[in-house]
Amino acid sequence: MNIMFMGTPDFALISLKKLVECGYNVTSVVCREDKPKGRGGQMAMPPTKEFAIEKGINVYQPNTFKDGAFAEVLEKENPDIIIVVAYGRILPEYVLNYPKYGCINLHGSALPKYRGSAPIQWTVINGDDFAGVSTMFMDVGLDTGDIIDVYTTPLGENETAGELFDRLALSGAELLCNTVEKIKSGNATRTPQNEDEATYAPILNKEMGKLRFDMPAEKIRNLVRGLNPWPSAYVNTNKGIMKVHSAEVTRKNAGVPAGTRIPSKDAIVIQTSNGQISLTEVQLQGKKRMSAAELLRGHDIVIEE
RNA sequence: CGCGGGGUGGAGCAGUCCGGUAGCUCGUCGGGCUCAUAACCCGAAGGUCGUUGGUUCAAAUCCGGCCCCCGCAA
Repeated sequence: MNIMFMGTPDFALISLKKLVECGYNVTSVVCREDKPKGRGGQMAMPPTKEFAIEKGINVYQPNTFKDGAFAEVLEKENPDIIIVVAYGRILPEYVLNYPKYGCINLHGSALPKYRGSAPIQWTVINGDDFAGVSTMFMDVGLDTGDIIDVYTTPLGENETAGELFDRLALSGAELLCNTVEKIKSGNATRTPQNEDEATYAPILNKEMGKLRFDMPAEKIRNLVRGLNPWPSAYVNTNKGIMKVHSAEVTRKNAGVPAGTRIPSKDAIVIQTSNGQISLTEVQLQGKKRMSAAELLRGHDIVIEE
């Protein structure tokens, strides 16, 4: 079974590696274009491309599918199945319909919950009890295909999106191998998604990370860990933008308006609409990440706006 | 050559523009005080100021090279 693998970031790399390690015949890798990366702005290859080159697997980086030029690649590689993991682009019908076993996708949630580009982060932002990964047969909709396998796992009390990401990348890779094995042996099942239970996990942007204190402390805490490590929660201060890497909830209510700073030398504590939130690990622009206690020794921080 | 901030006792910072005795908030150690606090008071140890060359009577500070850390943008 010839496999074409489509995927770009580290999350995809874990699955790609697993497939190769398990002996599946991955004959081509498709990923996004090289991008300038880091401070110098140097061009860098996606992780999947690096791995593919190392393994001598053909790499394709089309900048569009709309012109139909990718059809030639499909002819040449002749994949029996296309496996898509965090590729970062919508596939048109002529690609979806090409492989005889179809196109399957690994998604970072228990579908039909959290269709879209940021399922893992939204799982944490919403403070869910469970996270999950799913495999499905792709169709023209956005994460609307028939489900093959689902794996769920409890979300850790203090787990960040980044930590969950790493965990689900591994669980997802395993689930994916199981699914591929089922397809290979003709035992894969198709379960249509229940539209009534579908929710959408839109892409994250920076503005979402701006903390407001007129909401319950627990929601703020979930936002902080859900946006960690990217795009990160933040507040504006007299010393510039300050990222908030972690925060804790205290049950106390001081009888002061939401947004009031509570004196403390161990953390930056703020009254919310319900309870107090303690910003414990922070990072001022241009500085290293450090505990709030350390930061407060050298800075008088005033939260603005 | 994408834009920018930074490297100063164990931690976080000021001092650098305008060269002239190493400062602040903590921590540590010793002592005192307190029903109590974001506790407080007294004392002590601890630094070749990232590195390297230069200018100067004199460099953390001015000039050049190098190393390292970080924010933005992508």
